[in-house]
Amino acid sequence: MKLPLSFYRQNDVVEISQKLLGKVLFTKINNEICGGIIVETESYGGISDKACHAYNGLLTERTKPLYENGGVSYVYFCYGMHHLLNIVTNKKNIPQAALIRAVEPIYGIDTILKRKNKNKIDYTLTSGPGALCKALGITKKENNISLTSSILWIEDHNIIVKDTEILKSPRVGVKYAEEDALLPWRFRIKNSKWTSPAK
DNA sequence: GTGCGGATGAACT
DNA sequence: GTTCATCCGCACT
Repeated sequence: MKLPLSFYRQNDVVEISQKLLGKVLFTKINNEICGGIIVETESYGGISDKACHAYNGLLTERTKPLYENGGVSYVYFCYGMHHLLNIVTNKKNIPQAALIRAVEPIYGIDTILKRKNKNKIDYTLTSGPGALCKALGITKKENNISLTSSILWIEDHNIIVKDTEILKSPRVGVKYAEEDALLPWRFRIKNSKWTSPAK
């Protein structure tokens, strides 16, 4: 079943990011359903987090979805060629989000392979925030969409991820964030082959 | 209007 | 480990 909006509207993005591990992310784009188990996330902690786009209360056309009530998507474009998917959490006007960094593909493999121009499964398909968006067909059209919609949603398949199976480490690619770059806010499922490489 | 750098991935050596 | 593809958003003027 789909996660209820109350799941996203809890007030601790770090806790939500860890609870998202083992949940199943689905997209229905061009009438093709794809899905995968979330195996890696990162937390972005709002106006006091220097790595967060909403640091210091920055509110622009791009960052608007972060300020929505939890349970919507925040998709943005980076490096001129990659889309990155975030799950907005917490209440309205509290801009916190969980970045989905990697999934294990389980549904719509044919569509994923077609989008990536591959003919067999390998670990590069969905390991990395840009890679998984391409695999699942996520673009800016999927920005600011409710996770209760029939385009983009997350289900609970009763996959249990114990706290001891969660690997915690500093976030990737945010060293400009000074002391906040050291926060252990990257969460991976230990022993999953589908997480992005350690750096 | 212009300039600059980024929450990256993939294909190289 | 290195390199490059390649462009939007933001902070200026």
